[in-house]
Amino acid sequence: MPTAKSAASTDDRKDAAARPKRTRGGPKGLRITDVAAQAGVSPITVSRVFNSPESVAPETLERVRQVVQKLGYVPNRLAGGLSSSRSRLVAAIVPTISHSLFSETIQVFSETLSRAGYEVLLALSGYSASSEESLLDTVLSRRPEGVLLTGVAHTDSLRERLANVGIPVVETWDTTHTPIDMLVGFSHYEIGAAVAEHFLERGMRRPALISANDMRALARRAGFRDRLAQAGIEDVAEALVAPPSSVAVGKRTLPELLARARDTDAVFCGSDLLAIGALGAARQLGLSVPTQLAICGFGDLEFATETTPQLTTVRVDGTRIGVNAARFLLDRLNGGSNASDERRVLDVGFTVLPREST
Amino acid sequence: MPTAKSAASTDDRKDAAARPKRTRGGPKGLRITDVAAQAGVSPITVSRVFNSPESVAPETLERVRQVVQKLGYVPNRLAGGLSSSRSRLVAAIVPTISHSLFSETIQVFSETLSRAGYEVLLALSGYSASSEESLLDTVLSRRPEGVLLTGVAHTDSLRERLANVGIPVVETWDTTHTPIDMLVGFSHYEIGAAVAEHFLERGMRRPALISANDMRALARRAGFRDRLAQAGIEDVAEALVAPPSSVAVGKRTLPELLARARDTDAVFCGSDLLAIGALGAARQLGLSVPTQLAICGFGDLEFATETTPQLTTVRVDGTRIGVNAARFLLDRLNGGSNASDERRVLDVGFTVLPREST
DNA sequence: CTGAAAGCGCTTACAG
DNA sequence: CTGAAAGCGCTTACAG
Repeated sequence: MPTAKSAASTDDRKDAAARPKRTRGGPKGLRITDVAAQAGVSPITVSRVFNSPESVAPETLERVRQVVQKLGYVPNRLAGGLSSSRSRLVAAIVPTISHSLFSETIQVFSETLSRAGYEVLLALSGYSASSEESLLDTVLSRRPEGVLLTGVAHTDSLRERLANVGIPVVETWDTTHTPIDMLVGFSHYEIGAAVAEHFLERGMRRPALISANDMRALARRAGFRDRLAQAGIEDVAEALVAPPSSVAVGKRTLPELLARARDTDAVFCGSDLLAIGALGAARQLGLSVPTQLAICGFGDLEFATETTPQLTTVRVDGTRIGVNAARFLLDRLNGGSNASDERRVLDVGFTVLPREST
Repeated sequence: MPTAKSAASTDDRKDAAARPKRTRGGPKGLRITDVAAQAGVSPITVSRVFNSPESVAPETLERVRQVVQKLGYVPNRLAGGLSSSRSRLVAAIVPTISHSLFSETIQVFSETLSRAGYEVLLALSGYSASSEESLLDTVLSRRPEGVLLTGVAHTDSLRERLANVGIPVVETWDTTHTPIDMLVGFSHYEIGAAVAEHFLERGMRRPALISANDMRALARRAGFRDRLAQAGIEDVAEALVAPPSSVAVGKRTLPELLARARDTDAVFCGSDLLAIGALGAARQLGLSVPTQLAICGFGDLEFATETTPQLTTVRVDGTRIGVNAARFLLDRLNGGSNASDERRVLDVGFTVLPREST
């Protein structure tokens, strides 16, 4: 006797003989025609049950759904996507999701899209533009209906290819006057300037910088240096480190930097992890933070507020970026294509969270 | 004059007229036949250039590649996958990637698979088993060639469905004697027991617990309580909190717990974030850690070592899990299906990182 | 090393 | 509300 476990193979075995002979491979699983046959309808009707149930008679709907349930049928979206030109896939190209704020963005981006019936194809590019470009081809081969990109520094050939494909694109985590399509981000340059401002207001005269050398960190650096230059401070000691940044890197870089610039009274670090490392090093050097040496990070990791109240940081809302990036794409996907001229840009801003000398 | 930007539309416009009329949609982009025509070969040869270049004559290869480059052709993997029954997709079902160690696992899992020509379909399930099950159907509709699952607590119907599909499956981040297929993880029960052991060795007699109520946290709790029971400690104060856990939750839960169990001398927290919150609360209550109150977390977040040296924690290697999960799947995918009886299980273990009283 | 034919499992557009 | 026909863009299996 068939057990509950073999529900799919009780009385539909006879169909096997009725199937047209396949020239390729063995039986690969259930097809829409199997469901149609059992339910006594045409394949088109089964298709409608999944894609436009409101256009199917209630009894038919119910009957087909029962067969689907009983057989355990799962539609093949490779076939569906090919046929309809709707992959229901959205690609996200991000440098990394580990130890980073991007993971929050991807989390909510994915949640928002999945509620709307899309799935996310995740592509991790590291921090190189060339790698991003070759990833794009891989990703485009799945025919995604939209793409999330990190940053705004892309090769011309990537921009061009994306334009040719004609799908909605959101750039995130940065800002520019010439987005490819849509954008949800903030200005790294302004962040650098704001941190410089913050240091200046508190009377610091010898600010230094520990930064990764990726595009966005370099934009923050530029804002930082420009604002300082306006205040007449031209020589800013700096240490550029390769991503990914970490506590360890911050810890060993600060002493190096201070050796070169002994009178440093403030350091802007490219990330909270670097800042935490710098703080540890400062402690070992007997420097009190922020009194003798102010340290500012970037990212506002949750734990930092609790564990390192001496650090200033810059808060950025990765969640808001993810939600809005998803919404922008969905608006375009649902809204019809005549909206394609309506570029959308959202600046989510940032907040400098200062620490007062205790 | 056509500029460089319109390379794809210089001299291949004439083909448009030669195309068979489509009954559906407009021209959707380049097809393999467009490349074939330009290169003067059959579509099959173009297909081979992508899928088995070694079987194509060098000159043919070169010629086709130039046309591909010039036209900017990207193969349609929806079609390719449908035709070949190889989607080149692997699905990963994870509760969350934000603020979590899972993000590391997914990072390296994705990197490893992408080097082997696979892409990752990311599905976020939250912490509910029913949500995991419905996600599975969504994911299976893409016909992935393998699946990564988080944990070992799955519904029967999910296990059965996966068995029917017959693709390789790796369960991760936990362990069991009855894996669905393959497994890379460690024992949460043993971790709980080890932490209890750690507390007992240091003479703690009133250990308590702050834990999330998800399956894995509950397994740690069981190990913790069982080991304590062996030592004659039966009544263990505990506070169960809903995921996701956070610093804030830890901070407000500890005082609550201590109000109920005043003589508590040690707390095992379900995560480092909870532990950091508990540490903050202890500080506010004027309790010295670890002298008056020992606190143990879980996860060994990188910053914790630097910023909260008073905390004990349990280190788990999420990276190793990701790499090996990917390898297990790839071995099965490449190794042929007769290896399907060879179950593979890897226990990556864990380390309790104690803090001595300072 | 290369190709003509058939098929992968769906959906569109049309008709009723 | 339902269905027969044609097609989506590839690849398999066979032949040469």
